[in-house]
This record gives sequence, C-alpha cells and structure tokens, in this order.
Amino acid sequence: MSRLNARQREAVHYISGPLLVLAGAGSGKTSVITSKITYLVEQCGIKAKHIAAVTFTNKAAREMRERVSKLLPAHDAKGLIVATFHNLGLTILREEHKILGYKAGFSIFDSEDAKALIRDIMIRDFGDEGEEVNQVQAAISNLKNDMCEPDRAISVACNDHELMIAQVYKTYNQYLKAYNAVDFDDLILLIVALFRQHPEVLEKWQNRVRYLLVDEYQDTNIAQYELVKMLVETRSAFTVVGDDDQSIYAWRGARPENLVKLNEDFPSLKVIKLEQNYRSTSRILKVANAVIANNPHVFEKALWSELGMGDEIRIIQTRNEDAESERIAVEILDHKLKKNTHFRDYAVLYRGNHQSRLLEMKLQAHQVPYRISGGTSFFAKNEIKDAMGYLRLLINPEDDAAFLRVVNVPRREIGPSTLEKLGEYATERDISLYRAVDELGLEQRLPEKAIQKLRQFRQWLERTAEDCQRKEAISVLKQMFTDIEYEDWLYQNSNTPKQAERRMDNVWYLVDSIQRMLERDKGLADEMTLESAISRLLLMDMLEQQQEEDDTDKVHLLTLHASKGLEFPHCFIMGLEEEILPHRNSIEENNIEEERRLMYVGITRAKKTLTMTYAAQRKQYGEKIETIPSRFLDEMPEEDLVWFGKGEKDPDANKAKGRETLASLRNLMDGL
DNA sequence: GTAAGCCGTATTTTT
DNA sequence: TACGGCTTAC
Repeated sequence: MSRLNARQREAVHYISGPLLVLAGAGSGKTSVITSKITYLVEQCGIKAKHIAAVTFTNKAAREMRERVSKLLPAHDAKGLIVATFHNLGLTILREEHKILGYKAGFSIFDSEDAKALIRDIMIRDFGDEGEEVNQVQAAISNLKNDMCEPDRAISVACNDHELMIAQVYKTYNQYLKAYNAVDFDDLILLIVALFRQHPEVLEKWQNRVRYLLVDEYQDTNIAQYELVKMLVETRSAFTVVGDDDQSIYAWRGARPENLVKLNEDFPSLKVIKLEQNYRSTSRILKVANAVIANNPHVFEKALWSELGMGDEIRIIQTRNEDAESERIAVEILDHKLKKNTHFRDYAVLYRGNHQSRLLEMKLQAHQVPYRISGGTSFFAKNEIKDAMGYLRLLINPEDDAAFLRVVNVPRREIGPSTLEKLGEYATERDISLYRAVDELGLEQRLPEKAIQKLRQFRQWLERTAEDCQRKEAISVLKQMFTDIEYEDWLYQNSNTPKQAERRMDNVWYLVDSIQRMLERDKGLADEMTLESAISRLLLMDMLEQQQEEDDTDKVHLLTLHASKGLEFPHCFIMGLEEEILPHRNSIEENNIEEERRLMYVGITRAKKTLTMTYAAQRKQYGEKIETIPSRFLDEMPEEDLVWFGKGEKDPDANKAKGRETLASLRNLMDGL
C-alpha cells in the first residue's frame, strides 16, 4: 500500500459507492486493482469468494492472479474470481445450463466452427455463395453483442441484405441449440437473458459477487455492460478501470461510451484520475498528450512523469518501404551496440500485419532475432482442432461440427457423399449426425459398406465415452489417441517427421493440461469434471502460456492493437503515412479519432526512446505512389522532434546515410 | 488427392 | 502486385 501514490491509494480505499478509475497509460492500474482486492479482503472483511475481477484477455487475468497471489496468502484468496468475461459467463452457464435448456456437456463453438455453420446455412437457404461469409459472421456477432434477438433483427431489417443476415442469424441460433452448443458471444448474451428471465438466479449471483472490479472497461460491449450492470445493481459496489483514450476496439463492438453511460446510470459515480505515468520519459508523454488533445474528451486527462525529459523523438523519412525496413533493422543493431542493450528491449509497431513482411526479411538479412506476436494460436492448429473435436464429441455427441471434423480423420473411408446423405437424413429427421447413424431408415439411402463404417465409428465413440465414466478419464483419452493411430496419421500428413513429432507433442500437451486441471482440485467440493475441463480449455487459459515462454532475447514485432498493455524501452512505429496510419478506411469512414487513439497507444508503449518512420514512396497494389506523411506527425510538438532524411532531394542521400551507418557499425563490430 | 490456374481482394482480433 | 481461396483437370 505504501508503494502507491495518493491518487492510487484513494482509488483503493474508496469503497462507499461506484467508482470509475480513469487510468492513463502506464499509471499502474493493475496495481490499483490487485491492491484493492487485497484491501477488500484484509481491511474490509469481504471474503475473497465474494469478489470478482473481470478482464478481457486470459493474459490480463493471469497477470492479475499472479500479482494477487503475491499480496494475499493463498487461504485468504480462496474462491476469488479473476476471470475473463467469457470465463465468468462459462462458470455461470455451467451452473445454470439446465434452466436455459442446455445439457451438461454443451460444446463451445469457436469462430471457425461458427463460420462453417454459417456457410452451410447460407448455401442451403440462400444458395448464395457470393455473399461474404466473414461479413455475415461479423454481422451476427455484432447483433449478439448489441443484444439484438433474431426476431427483432428480422423485424428491423431495412433491406434484403440485412434481412438475409437476420434470417441466417435465426437459423444459426437454432442449429447451435440443436447441437447443444454455444458460441463465444453466447457466453455473455445467454447469461444476461438468464438473469432477465430468472430474478432468483440473478439474486443468487449478486449474492455470490458482492464486489466487482472490471479492467479495461472502455472495451466492454453492450452485452458485457448489461451483465456488469445487473450484477452490481443492488449493491453498487464496484470499481471499473478504464481509459477512453485507449479505446481501439470499437470496430468489434466495444462501446467506449459505456464510460459516459456509467455516469448516467450511477449518478453517485465517483471518478478518480490516475495521471502519473511510471513508464515513459516526459517528452514521450508530452508528445502523446499533444496528439490525443486533438480528440474530444468527456474527462480531461494529462499524463506526466518524473522520469526526466529524455531523448528527442526521432522521425525518419526513407526513400521507400524497402529502405524503411532496412533502416529499422540497422538502427536497432546500431543502437544495441552503442548502448549495449538487448534485442528484447526493442519493439517495432505497425498498423497492419502485412507491414511485418518486409521487415522480417530485413531483420533476417541482418541476423536480428525477432518474434512476431499474433501468429496462429494454439487452437488454430489442425492437430489441436482434431483433438478437441474428439473431446467435444465424447462429451457432447450432438456436436455436429465436431463430428464432421473428426469422422474421417484419420481416414475411416467415410467420404463427402456419405456425409452429405447422412446430413440430409439428419436434417429431415431433425436429429444430430451422431444419432442419425443408428437410424434404420438410413439403409435406403446409403450403401451397406458406408453404414457399416459409420456405425463402427459411432460404436467406438460410445465405448470410449463409457470408459471415461468407468475408468480414469485421462488414461482413456490417451488410449483413444493411440486407438485411432493419430500419430501415424500425423506422420503421413506433415511435411517433416520433426513437424509430426511436434504436432503429436501438442496433442499430448493438451491431454496433460486436462490432467492437470482435473488433478488440481481433486477431492474438493467443486471438483472439476471432464466436461468443465474441456470447455475451460476451449477458452484457452493455460495453453497460451507455453507459447509465450519463447521469451528469449528477441526484437518484438507487433501491431499497434496487439501492443496495448505492453511496454518496451525502445520503440519504433513504422508507416506514419496517410492511408496507413490513419488507415485509409478510417479516413473514408471519418473515423480518425480511433486511429488517433491507436497512435496514442503506440507512443505510450515507449519507455526511453521512440522512433517513427515513413517512406516517401511506396508500392501499393502494384503501383508506386508518393505518400503523404501522417497528419499525426503535424500534431506533435516540433521542438521535441528530430527529423532525419526529410527534404533531402537526392534520392541517394538516404542510401549514403545508410552506408554511413553500416560503416560505423562495422567499425564498432571490429572493435569488439 | 493433388497441383495448376483463375479470380477477387487488399485493417485492426479476442474469446 | 501478391496472396489466398477456390475450381478444375488429371
């Protein structure tokens, strides 16, 4: 507590009503949340099991849990909920699924499952493959986040396209229900619906969660806000922490205006601003403040720090995009040698993922080790999707998406035409594929051999599911992957034996994770079932940890969006050009403010030095264009910037400069 | 089942 | 331009 500043302490101690903490970048908001949890337990006599802290990402939740565990002895923290919105939704749904009409083993469709289902519906009902499935999926997700029910969506649709989306939405929901499945959005939406329809259930959860803390509040969507509001309705005992200037996810449903709404919905709301920044130099903050001052604000806020002015902000113009990447690679090497730093102290931020490509090539050429955030997630890997398919089918045989995923992996000689006929039959009878397999009516539609294969598969699954009840689940799972000779299949379908080996390791890692989850609270009252372990797993949780262990000495490459919440001693932001940052579409949609916040987020990642680059000329969609430097550069105070490469008319001037830098580099290296 | 060729598209992404 | 997704042809 003594390590907190006055404002932070005030935020921790204020418990007499609803509280909004406007926490600027780097102002120690996580410390406030974790200290507050400790304070509530130790000083206010609130039991940990009556406190919930909600975040958006597993990473944030994990960090928070770790930090709380350092402040609170384990037995005092017992029952504390630190979870993502989705995990909290899952917890509630697991307990209340019956009221909503779901069976215990319900599946969670990830966005790929959902997409496949939406595609099927669109083809079947509209024969319209021209329509963009991704768009429809996003539209449905938006409707769900806005809490618009299918019937309402149908009635308010004001053109054919919207009507089509609404109809697909309705059918999609019906299918999910039939599959005993929910999607990510449902994890929030269904809980809100449940609370509305069953006040007694709401009351039960209000009693469970007596103090609520919400992180990154500006990122909540309508459904999430509704959930928060309902949970805190009676007690108004909550703290939300957010920063309207860091709202960069409006495009996927986040409603930063929820900050204002909070003020309206809770007139007694107290607002505390955290403006002291512990991360960056004063100059970096001055530039950040200057840029964001161009946005309208409900709550004025200005960051400051005691870390000294620091270096000037560098703006580097290069000839073209090639030189831009080259320059960044060289600057990193140069700086690292001169200042004797580590590669991991550097980050390069960009607007769009494609911008990393050239940069990667240049970094490789200079043998600069790097890591890119935002590659394929663990769950996007094919072997994991397969394995999850089996697990899902085991606990929920109605899960058609899982059935289709694994029925012929490895090969069981069950091909597309068999599945199509089976699907037709199942649709007619309104039953799942799994059930359809056992129906006698199939004999008329499918050849003997196909039916035999299908029934073999079904019987094998049934036996395995029974074994899970009788024997130790983990050994059954291990046996299952051996049974189907999955490893052999991987070897046949991977590029190299090494890759196959790695993929099999991933599968075993998945099984291990389940084992760990099952064993963690074995014998306890709320012992985890196989069902809940598997559904937890789907919301990631422990799996992404292993990916991040690759924390060796590497330069970080990431999008501005992905950089939120992180910090680096030395930051590069590339592509400061009109049409890139701010992005072209945002200019067209007149949505400069969110782009400006993105710029703000980028600037405030830097602790010591900040370098921004742009190319005078760039190839775009095949043709060369003269670029215009980003308007955001004009918004930065000139006296804090140093420009390089600007106004040099000779296009070779930069080349010369590059050579010069390289030469000095070689000298330095020779000296070592 | 695979490889070549054609077409359309071109932000940000978590759960 | 460049890539991915999809169709087509073997």
